[in-house]
Amino acid sequence: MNEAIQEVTDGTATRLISAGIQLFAERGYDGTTVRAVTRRAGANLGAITYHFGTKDEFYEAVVTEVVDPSREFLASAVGTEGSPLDRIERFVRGVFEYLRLRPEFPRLVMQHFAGARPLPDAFRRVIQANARTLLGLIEQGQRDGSIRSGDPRLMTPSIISQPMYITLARQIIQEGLGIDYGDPDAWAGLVDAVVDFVRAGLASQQEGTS
Amino acid sequence: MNEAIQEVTDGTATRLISAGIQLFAERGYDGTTVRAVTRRAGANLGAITYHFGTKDEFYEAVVTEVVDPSREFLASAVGTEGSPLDRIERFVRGVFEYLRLRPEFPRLVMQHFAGARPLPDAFRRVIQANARTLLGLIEQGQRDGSIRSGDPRLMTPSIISQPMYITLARQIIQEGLGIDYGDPDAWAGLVDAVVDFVRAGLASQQEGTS
DNA sequence: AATAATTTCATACAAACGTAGGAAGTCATA
DNA sequence: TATGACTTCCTACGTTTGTATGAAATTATT
Repeated sequence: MNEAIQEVTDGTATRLISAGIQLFAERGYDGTTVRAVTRRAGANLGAITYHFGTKDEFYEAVVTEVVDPSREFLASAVGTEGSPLDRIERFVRGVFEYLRLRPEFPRLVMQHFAGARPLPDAFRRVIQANARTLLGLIEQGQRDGSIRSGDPRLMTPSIISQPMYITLARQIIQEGLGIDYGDPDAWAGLVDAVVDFVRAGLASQQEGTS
Repeated sequence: MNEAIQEVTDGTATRLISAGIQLFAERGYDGTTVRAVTRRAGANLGAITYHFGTKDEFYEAVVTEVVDPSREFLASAVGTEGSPLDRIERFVRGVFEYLRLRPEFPRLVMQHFAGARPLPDAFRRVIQANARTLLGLIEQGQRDGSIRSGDPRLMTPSIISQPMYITLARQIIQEGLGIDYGDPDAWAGLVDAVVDFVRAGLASQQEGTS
């Protein structure tokens, strides 16, 4: 069977990847056993060895599956039209939306940030590509006067940190602040609040925040 | 020997805690073995069982040691004098400073956020206490007109997220943006940038950002 | 229908894991 | 110095880990 086709069928390899995405995100690399993955995928213990070789190679495949779609998603969210601040707003909303659809993404990334395990290149590429996008938009806004002065390199982490952290800290934010992420209105309010904060944090004095 | 005194001597138990802080932060709970901890502490394999009982109980002791000093540290950083925005600035700088001194703190917290392992109560208490501090300052600033309108509960995550994420994402920020955290000037610039961003994000229109 | 390629399955193995238990050692109190 | 409490050390145990192997089953090709 052709390997490229196999990827999109829901054969054993695909079911293994799905199970791996869930389990690695929930329990981390060391907390996830090949036995747990194969069991959840309804496959035999030897399935990972056969289809992917080692646990490490399997993990790489899982990461690729999680990371790959994000670039196109965010690029189309940002678009090419509109003012820099508007496009930054769409960037922030796009990140929130992607993380909502794929909550495993920030979990896997943060497992690498938190631990010492090196970040896979797939993650590195996506994160840096998005940082550059943001950087370009900030510089553009500074040129046209809509964004306040300041080193744009130092502004991008402030922006990216918010959707990442807020998505991850879901549980404690729910408990501590009484915000129900499950409620669409509450979620929209949270996203809007971040957008407002980012716009206010970037805008030059004469500009409004919305 | 009295247990309360034992805590502050650099006996075996203390060396085990120090080794545990490092290793749990670097490798996570599952990635850290009692053999690795006892080896790094220069202790015998049985030392954890003897002093703490199980690996889980030992982990709780490690977390307590990391979390405990943070409350006092931050409370004194915020102080009781000054305008709400000034105290929020000192809060942000205090968080950055604590995370710089104890990089294990955000790592351990994020390992829980990222994974499914429940957050120890010690962490929960500290995080919620700080969120309430911030909440109170924002409300105060809204009352005296120095902080813009908006739900203050939704503003606190935007603030806390920045030092947490930026501390953790150190490596990729260094690579991607060419900022050397080791250079004191670069570090100070990064902290100042976040402070500027937070002040700008919170301030009401008529107020300046610094 | 027969052969070849692919995939699944059961089983095995060495290594590493957390924990237990008793012997050996150390230390303070008398 | 002798007694008792505390701490360290060594060894061992039952599990669980990732991976390998070869037979069975399935699927594709001729």
